[in-house]
Amino acid sequence: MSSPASASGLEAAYHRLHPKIRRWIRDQGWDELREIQARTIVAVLESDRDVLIAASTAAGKTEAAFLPILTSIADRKASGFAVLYISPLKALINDQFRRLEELSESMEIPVVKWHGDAPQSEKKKAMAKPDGIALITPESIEAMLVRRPADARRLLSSAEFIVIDEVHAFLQGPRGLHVASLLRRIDAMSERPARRIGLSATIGDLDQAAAWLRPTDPQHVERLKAKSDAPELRLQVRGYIEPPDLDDPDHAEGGAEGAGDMPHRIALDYIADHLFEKLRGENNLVFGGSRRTVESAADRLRLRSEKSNVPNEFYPHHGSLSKVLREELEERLKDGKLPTTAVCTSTLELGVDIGSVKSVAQIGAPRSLASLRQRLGRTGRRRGTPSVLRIYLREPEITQKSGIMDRLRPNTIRSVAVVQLLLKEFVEEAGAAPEIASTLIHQVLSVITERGGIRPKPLFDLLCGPGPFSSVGPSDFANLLRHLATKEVRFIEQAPDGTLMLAQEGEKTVQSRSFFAVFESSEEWRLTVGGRSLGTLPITYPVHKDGLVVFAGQRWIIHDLDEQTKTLVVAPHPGGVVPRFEPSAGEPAHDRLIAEMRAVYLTDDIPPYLDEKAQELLAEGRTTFRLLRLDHRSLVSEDRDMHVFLWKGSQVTAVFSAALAMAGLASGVHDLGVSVSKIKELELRPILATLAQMHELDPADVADFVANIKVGKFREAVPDDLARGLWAQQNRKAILAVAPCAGLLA
DNA sequence: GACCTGCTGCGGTCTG
Repeated sequence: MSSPASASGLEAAYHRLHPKIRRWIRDQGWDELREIQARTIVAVLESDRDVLIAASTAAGKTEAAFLPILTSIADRKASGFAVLYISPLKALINDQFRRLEELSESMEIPVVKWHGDAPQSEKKKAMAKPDGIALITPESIEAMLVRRPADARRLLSSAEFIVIDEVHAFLQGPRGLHVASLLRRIDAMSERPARRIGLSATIGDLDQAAAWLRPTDPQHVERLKAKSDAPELRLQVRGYIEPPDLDDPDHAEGGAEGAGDMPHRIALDYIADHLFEKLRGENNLVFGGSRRTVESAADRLRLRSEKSNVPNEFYPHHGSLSKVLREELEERLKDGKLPTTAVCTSTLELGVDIGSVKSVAQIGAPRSLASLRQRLGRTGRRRGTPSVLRIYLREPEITQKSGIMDRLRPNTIRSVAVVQLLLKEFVEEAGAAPEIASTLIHQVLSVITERGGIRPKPLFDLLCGPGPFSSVGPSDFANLLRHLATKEVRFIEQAPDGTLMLAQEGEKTVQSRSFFAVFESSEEWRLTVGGRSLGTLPITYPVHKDGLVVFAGQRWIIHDLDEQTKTLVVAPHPGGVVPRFEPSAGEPAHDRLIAEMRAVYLTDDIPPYLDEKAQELLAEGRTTFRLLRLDHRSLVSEDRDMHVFLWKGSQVTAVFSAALAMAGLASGVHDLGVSVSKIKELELRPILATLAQMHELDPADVADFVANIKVGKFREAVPDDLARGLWAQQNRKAILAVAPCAGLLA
């Protein structure tokens, strides 16, 4: 293969492209192709392999894929879509449509947006004369298969390329299982399976992504990883102390009407002061971690603008806000005429186009390198400008009553550990999705509907071959089908000739509009003001007439509520409390992150990016670590509890806690290990010694002690033994780690 | 269990 890294390689790649595309490139004023684009062109046009492209957000991945693909399909005559582009977000489809529109028009290749909000007329047109490129969501593919199976075959089965954007978003979670299953089903209806082109952000494990992209032949996937072009990083970690006995670190600031008595200031007030001072005048993103923190911080920032008599430029952005409000803010960011800071959850993490921002701030210590990198990718995108990151920590004030978990300052230590790993360019691999059984049930219902009935054997072969459900064997599958046919579930029934068909409940489930997605959505209140929708609140949120609420960065009073339509009519009001959205816990931490935290405790160096307070917090954490002699001790008693320091990631820690439950001990988990209540060291040691002997620990036995083992949209239809069996398989390594871990402790 | 993501087809009304 040629080496396209050289100038002549770039040139050679360019000349492989269709003349009309070369012209389009000249018209764009590009002086040359990016290296990753040249390599992709060669890979797509000079082989028949699947291709995985891993590169940062602004590297031009879309063009890298589509320039050679359009070249390849330029003279195609067959009917049906030539290219399927699958995206996790409608907004991304709209962005890509704009980027591809002009290019494909010059090639006379049609492009159609195919998602729930796309115009019906365009879809109808494409249905009549399917050709070119379809930009589609997984759920719209599902809908097509279930509602119009004949059309689905006609439109999808002759595709030559399937491009999957944001592959990293599909490596984790049930939606990834869903897409992988849809890919299998599309292949099964095709005479010649389409080549798969995966586009991904920088990911930790390319082999894992290749296995997801082509489970039948991961070795054959060509992996193209862009050379790191990370800009200079300017970074600060700032520490803040919460007042003692604070029960709500996200409470709304004492409102405008409360003037006179100075409200008790909490950490978020000081953080807002700093954000207000540093971010005004530029575009920025502030990641709050939860919708509640986002609303509370946005509220504070707006009040500061009002008090200073300057126009507000801080606005909240999260999944409960109405689409209109969110799009207005995205547009304002992209437009760049007015300085704008979005205070957001993870909504602005994926690739929706908002232009480059001056800085990124994060409230709370990060837990995942993958997501921190993705966030950081939003800044420093213009050549020569640095990435700017500020991390704001909140730690409790230490009093007489404080426990050792507070004194160890784990948030501060974790922040330092995350930054160290960021500088080492570590990214964690994706964790396995526990929703296998639930998602398989979804696909069973879908295939039966698509085919108008199918026998068990071909159904098994279609769904459970190499791919998302390969861990389900023939007997597990038979058991699952039998369970779905019981009168408690009534999803399916079997005709005398063996054909599986939908039963009463299955019929009802598939008919519903909410069937197409494999994830759930809970019922919600809709907030409206003057007929305009602001967004939604969870139905569990207690509301009453004249109640006050902070939402969408402003304060409201509830004028009226309609139980039938689940609508709250609100009006502006100076008071308000921040609604609680969901209870909190946190995303899982990787083994390596926790190991790095231990390394931070063990060393003495003080990173220069810590402010004075954060340095103090780091020193406090290290002092506590040394006082407890945690460098060579793992069991620490406190009051009537025992802390067991495991120094492993969330998965191993959770499994260890289940193993303790098996031994009759209730324990709580945290970043550094587990805490067992009401036990003495003398009682705990023999139990750990017993666990240390259990080298043949039966995973299924441990599984019996795991709470909420059935997960996913169809968890209630999952048979017990299948749930336990799959859990045991997915946690095998962590279970094997229990005995050696216990051995070190005992 | 932090956060996020998605959605048919029909029948009705309105507009040019």
